Amino acid sequence: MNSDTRVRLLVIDDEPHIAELVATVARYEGWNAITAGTGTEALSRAAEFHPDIVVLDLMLPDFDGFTVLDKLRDAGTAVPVVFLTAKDATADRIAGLTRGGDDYLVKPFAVEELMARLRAVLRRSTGPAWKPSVLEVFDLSLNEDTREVRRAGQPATLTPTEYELLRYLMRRSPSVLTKAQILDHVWEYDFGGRSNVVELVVSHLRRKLDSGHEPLIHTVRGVGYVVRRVHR
Amino acid sequence: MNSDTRVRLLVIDDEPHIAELVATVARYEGWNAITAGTGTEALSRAAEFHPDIVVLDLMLPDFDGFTVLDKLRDAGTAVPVVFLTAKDATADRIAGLTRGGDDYLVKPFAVEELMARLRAVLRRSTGPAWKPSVLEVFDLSLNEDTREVRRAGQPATLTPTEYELLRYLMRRSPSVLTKAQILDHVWEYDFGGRSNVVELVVSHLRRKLDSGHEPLIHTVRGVGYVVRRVHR
DNA sequence: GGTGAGCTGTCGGCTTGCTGTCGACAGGGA
DNA sequence: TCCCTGTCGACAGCAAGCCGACAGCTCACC
Repeated sequence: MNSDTRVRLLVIDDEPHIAELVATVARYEGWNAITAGTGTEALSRAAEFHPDIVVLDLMLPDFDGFTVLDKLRDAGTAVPVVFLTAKDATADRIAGLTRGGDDYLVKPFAVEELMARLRAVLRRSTGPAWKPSVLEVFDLSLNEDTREVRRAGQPATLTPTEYELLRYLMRRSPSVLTKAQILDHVWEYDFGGRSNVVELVVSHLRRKLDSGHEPLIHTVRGVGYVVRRVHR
Repeated sequence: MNSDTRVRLLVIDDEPHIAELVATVARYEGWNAITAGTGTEALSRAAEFHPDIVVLDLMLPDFDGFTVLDKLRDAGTAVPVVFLTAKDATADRIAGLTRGGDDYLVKPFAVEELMARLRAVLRRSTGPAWKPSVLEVFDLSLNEDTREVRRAGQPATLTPTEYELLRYLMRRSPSVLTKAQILDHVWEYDFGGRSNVVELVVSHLRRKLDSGHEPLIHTVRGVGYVVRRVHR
């Protein structure tokens, strides 16, 4: 009965906003995502849903995330887990969480960052041979493991923000993305400044990647940006 | 039906965390790993799984590790075993047991250390002719058997931590690794300190290996470190 | 056992360079 | 043409990373 091949994701967070945010983005990627707001609910949903991967907030109203993890593991499942934790959380308790296939992220995070980690963990946990994941648009390539970005074979050095923004644009290429979408995915979800940061970073990317070549980063006036070949 | 060429690993430990930790890291390496929490379970799983190598905790709820080992041997299997033992355990009893390809490790261990031993044991036990395993990145080489590290032919003297950290970076080269990943693989799994140890050791490695040469150890600001050639 | 050497981890000051704001200017569209 | 949107240089604040100094610990050697 489980012929559905979509990735099954369970998001456990007591803040419905956050849980739904993550679930929505995952569904947009074609995943099958459900949410739970408490540890108890999480365990019962996990039991029948059999997720491929779990996003787990460490702060839950009933019992803490580690307990949930223990119970998940006790139930015999080896499902990989990506933890969410508050900024000031006792960092030492997190020690050791990235070991194995698991990973963690500090709130507030950027959704694209979370999705990237989920994909990475999944890639590791499913199957032995894992191939490097490389995004390509014409002669522009981005390797998600080595973070290497090349234009026509020439390596480019990008800052973290530039890298994230480019990855998001390439991943969604050839779709046009609004500045709001970009802001919401690449910046932390509580980022306040509604300035021209996006434009600024795009201009840096252009200088580093498009100058001297056929432009691949295009402005769609009044709408947003897109990475693709030709078209005007 | 056993056309799968992956290494088959059986991890026997009553602490699910530890067993899963080891299994997950092994799977990440492309191995086929299963776990068992008791001696009885271990024997039945071994009987049908036919592991190539076994990780065995000496402290089990039903009977002790030595008994498990005896029964494994009685069953006619010569499978190599790597023991796990608590800090204060009688190391000498183990010493006598590590005949043939066997080995042991004291808890808490660093995962990379365990993986290195498993690989070494495997290499020894499979066939007589075993070639030394040497990691190379440009003119930097690391011999996992002799622990010899050379830069441009010149031998370098590394401390144990420096060696482990370098090996992990080289093994995963050219991927970029976060400080958290490095900490979780190279340090013991219960290491609490979230300090700047990684940066410190990297700075030592740089002084010993990169000074006066084309740098191979690179900082990826906001992300982590990587060992590879060129790029900036 | 006692002693010393070397390794490991902490602290803190300094440096580097990334990020976001501002503002002047350019260019497209009606 | 004129306005509005987008471009991009300059700059300041600040976080990340680097590394010297030191202290505790382990372990080898006597």
